[in-house]
Formats: sequence, structure tokens, C-alpha cells
Amino acid sequence: MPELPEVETVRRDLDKEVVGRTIESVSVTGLRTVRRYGADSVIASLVGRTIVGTRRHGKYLLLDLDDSNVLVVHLRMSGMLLWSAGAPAVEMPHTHVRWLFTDGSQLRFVDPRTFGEVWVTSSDLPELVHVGPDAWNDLTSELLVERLKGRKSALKIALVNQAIVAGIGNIYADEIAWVAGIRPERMVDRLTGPKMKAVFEATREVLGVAIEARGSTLSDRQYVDLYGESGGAQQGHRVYAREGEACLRCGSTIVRLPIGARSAFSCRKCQR
DNA sequence: CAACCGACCTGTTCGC
DNA sequence: TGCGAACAGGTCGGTT
Repeated sequence: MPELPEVETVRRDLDKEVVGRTIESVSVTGLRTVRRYGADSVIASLVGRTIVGTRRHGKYLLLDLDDSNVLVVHLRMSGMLLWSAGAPAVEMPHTHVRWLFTDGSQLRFVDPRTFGEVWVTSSDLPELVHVGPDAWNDLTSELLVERLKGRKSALKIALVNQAIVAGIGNIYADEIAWVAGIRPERMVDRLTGPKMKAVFEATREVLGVAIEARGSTLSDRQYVDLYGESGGAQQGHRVYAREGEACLRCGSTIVRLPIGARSAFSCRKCQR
């Protein structure tokens, strides 16, 4: 599933491939993908526009346009952006939006489960006002303490709450809790200063390594980069999807336990 | 206001 | 082996 490291990988690829390119036409075949403002809005505000830059806030991908508006893409669970210099070698089912550039290259939004979204908005990004600071670019140790203050929820639940901090999802929340040596169900209002610091440092380490490895691609290949290639970060996972395997720190068995409606992987011996 | 939970989806895996 | 059930999970809206 695309979380911050996966979206950041796609952003870096987009920065290389589409910045400076001008959109000749837009084809929308999946209406659910453009449900926020409709197909007409997406097409009318993009044809003739040049992409001048890329940004990311949490899991939101932001493409800056030459009229100061912004093309927003959220991959959610199964969305992928695929770029090709010309006509794509392989046509993918579930292609919902296609952007053709004036130089013959093209970008496609493919999304089997149709949770993903594409829309165009103004530069002040009104749809993202409720989203917290980006976990990679904006978060500091002090800011994390401030964001968690007064919250009564489990560490994992807090980490995946985009209003508290943006970009962390199910996989990296489990990894962060393991690196910090804290149980995912631990209430954040009971974390001491040093433990808060440990969570912050773990966040830096886990996200940094995953970005370096170009994100996590699990067996179902629900995430690939702009060229359709898998990431390599899954090889470094220390708890996620390792139920029954040995903890890499203490050798104890990794377990899977429900937290809220989801499940979390952890080591009961060295996470306290 | 904050926490919680169901709904949204479809491809894949699981269990009988 | 086959088929239906369960599962995967980010976000939103409704409820507690």
C-alpha cells in the first residue's frame, strides 16, 4: 500500500519525467476517480497547462501547474501512476485517467479498487487543511510531542492518524513501534519524554531507509513506481507481515494482534 | 472535541 | 479441486 516512502518515490520520478511538460489532452474514463469535482473540472483546468514542480504532503501527491493551481493525486490502496515516453508497452486494466503531453509522452492513473482520487485545486489546498505536518519534511521531536499531547489513543492508532502526523500507514507504524521498542497498543499519553524521542528517531530511521529503498512492494504488488518497478523496502521489514518469525533483536516470535479494527505486528518481549 | 466504527472497493488468500 | 468467505487498508462521515 502506498504510504509516505512510496509516494515520495513516485514524486521523485515525476520530478524527473513530467516537470516542464505541457498537457495536450486528458482522458477520464473512471468517474469514481474524479468524484470530488468531476471530470469536466479536471479536463478544463489541465489542458494546455505545464507542470512546473512536484510536492508531497503526507500521502498526497501535488503537481504544481503554471497557472498556480495544483493537480492533486492520492493513490489510496491500489492506485498507481505510470509514465511512458510514448504509447505504453502494456495497457493496464482499470486505467481511469490518462494525461497526454505535447511531446508524445503520457501519464496514466491505474487503480483497481478505485479508492484513489484525482482533482485540481487552488494553491492554498483547501482540501488538505485538516492534514497534520508531513512526517518526513516537517516533523520535529518537539512537534511530535505537541501533536500527541492530550491524546488518549494507542501509539499505532496515533501514528496512522493523518490529522496528527501525515504519511505513516499500517506498515511503517508497526516498523516505527518496533524500532522504538514500544508496543503498538501503548497509550501515547503514558509515554515519557525519552520514549517520545525514541518514536521520533524511529520515524526518521524507518522512513529514511524505506525512501532509500524506493518503497515497499508486497507480494500483491499493489505498489509500483512510475516505471512499473517494485520497491525493495519490504526486504528490510522487521515486524510487518512477519508473524511467527523470529524477532531480529531478541529472537522471540513476532505476533499479530488486533488494534482497533486493524491488526498490528510486534515482538512481545522487546517492545514494552 | 476526540475516539470509534462501518462503508467504500476488488484482487488475492484462506478454509471447508 | 472449487467456490464462497474473509481479508487487505486510507479516508470519510456518522455515532458515541
